[in-house]
Amino acid sequence: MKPETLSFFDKVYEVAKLIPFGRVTSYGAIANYLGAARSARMVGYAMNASHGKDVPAHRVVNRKGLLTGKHHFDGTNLMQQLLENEGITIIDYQIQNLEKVYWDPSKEL
DNA sequence: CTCTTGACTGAGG
DNA sequence: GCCTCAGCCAAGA
Repeated sequence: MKPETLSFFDKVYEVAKLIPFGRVTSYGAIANYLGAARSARMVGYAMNASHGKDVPAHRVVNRKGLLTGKHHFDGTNLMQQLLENEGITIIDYQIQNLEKVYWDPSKEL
């Protein structure tokens, strides 16, 4: 692959697709894996453009495990529904047992 | 080239 | 533990 041809967004998508079923990760973790630890905002920005892609954006949350991006989904609780469908417990858009479902690409890969 | 926009994060009060 | 502030950096206009 020629990363030069892939924009920062594209790299984010590739990593997001690698997130295992029933797991979640944070924007900062993805950014860190891409070598841009301080570009966590860019990851979120990229997810904003992830619509139409095969990117499981619902598995990406902020470092607190809070579904900050839920507002960008169609329904009001769609994002939460998708995660709960994967066996993740969520209360008020806050992921429970975060440490158990957390997936760090820089450590797992 | 310059300016604005963010689905973020860490530090400080 | 919660709230606020500032730094961060890529993409689009």
